[in-house]
Amino acid sequence: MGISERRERERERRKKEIIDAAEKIFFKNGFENSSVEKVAKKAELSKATLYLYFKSKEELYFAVCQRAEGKLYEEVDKTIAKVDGTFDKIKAFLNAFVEFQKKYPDHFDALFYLQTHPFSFDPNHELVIENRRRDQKYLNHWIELIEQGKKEGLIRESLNPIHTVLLIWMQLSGFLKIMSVVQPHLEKDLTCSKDELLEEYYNILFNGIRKNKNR
Amino acid sequence: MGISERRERERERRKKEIIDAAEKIFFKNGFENSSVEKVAKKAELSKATLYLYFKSKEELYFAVCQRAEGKLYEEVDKTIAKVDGTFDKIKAFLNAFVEFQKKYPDHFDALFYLQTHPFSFDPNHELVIENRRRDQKYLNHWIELIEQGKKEGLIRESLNPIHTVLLIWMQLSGFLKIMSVVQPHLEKDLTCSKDELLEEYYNILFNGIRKNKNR
DNA sequence: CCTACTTACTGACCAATGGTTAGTTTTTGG
DNA sequence: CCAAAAACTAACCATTGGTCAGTAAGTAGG
Repeated sequence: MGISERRERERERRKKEIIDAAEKIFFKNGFENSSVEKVAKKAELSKATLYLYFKSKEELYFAVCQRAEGKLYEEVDKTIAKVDGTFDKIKAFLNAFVEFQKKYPDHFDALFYLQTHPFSFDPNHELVIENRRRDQKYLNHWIELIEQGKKEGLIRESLNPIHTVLLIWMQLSGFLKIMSVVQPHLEKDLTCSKDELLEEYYNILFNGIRKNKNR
Repeated sequence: MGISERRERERERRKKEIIDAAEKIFFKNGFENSSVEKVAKKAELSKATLYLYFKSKEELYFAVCQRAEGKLYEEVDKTIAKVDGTFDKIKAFLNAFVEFQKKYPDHFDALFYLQTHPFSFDPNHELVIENRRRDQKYLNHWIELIEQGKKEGLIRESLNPIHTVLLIWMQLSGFLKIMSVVQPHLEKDLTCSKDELLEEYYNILFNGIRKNKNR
């Protein structure tokens, strides 16, 4: 049956078009200040039609975020590939994260919003499972990197790779997000730039995980 | 004029009653899922009356958060007071932060929400100015502590006290918030507890800022 | 006690929201 | 050509943040 396949393709295309529209609306106004109606207008559909493709505003948002996360991973991979050496790769990972926020602040904010707001998703939902699998895959990738660093004697033995990776992810996300909000005020009142803070962050972190070569 | 003073007192009392009601509603449902109408109901007033005391939902939320921040600072002061020694005081500061979230998760969430959502407040508003002054006071307090640590040879010379304090605050906030959201999933899928992660955090941080005593 | 004024308060309203439903139009398969 | 199915929508619903005209209860001066 070629027809039902074509229908399925068209349905996917429509879905993609809706996500395209949703991206623009959500990225511009954030989740709370975006309306399904506006997304529908942008997609040149009625609101009711959107609800045939996504069963809630939250689910639509999730789809947008999933795409954004793909972009993040892509960015990270690209940056990592340019670099050799375990420690440099870890540094590149942090850099990629920072650069991602700089290049796509809206994507970053969307991901952070999703992360810090306990949306009530069905944990068995197709998209949620797929997302979890992808996250797990990336996490393992990073854990191996830390393990490698330990083997090479670059990183303190006492560190647990999983803990370390999770920690860096949460820390850095929080730092970047809060920084993006307070940056203007910080630069004015405390003459303290983001780059200076980032440098201090790197300093402390790398000093904290690096093995002290009996120095 | 005793009468106008009494009126002023009554007005302040009413305002406090409204904040009391708002606390309950906001803490239970968060900012977005709370309605001014519900707060009004809880305060046994009409919605229109609330708007005589607070000119927007955001301003009302800010008042609630300001009170929560007072509670946080109180908690921190109390914990610090019990401890001697610069390094132990810094540890106690982190502990107090962690304990605050554990004891008052709703207060913590409210403060984090305020911090990470760029509400458009009038920077000249009475409450905003008062808040800024208080924050500044506390910041200076912590900066002095770090300076002291440097003088005593406990903390690396190269660290900038302002940067370090701001960094710890942003890092830790982000970590605690994200942790609170992902905790259930983390414990189930990665058998990784909050306390373990916290320990790793302390490890890395203190290793990162402590002076290496030519070891 | 009476009148003019201020203050505290409210019901009714507005436009916009997320979500639903009943129904219409278009496409498909026989 | 026709019936079933799929895509789509207008109209509706309850709730939202915020406003406004108007009421009721003091207060001040005479």
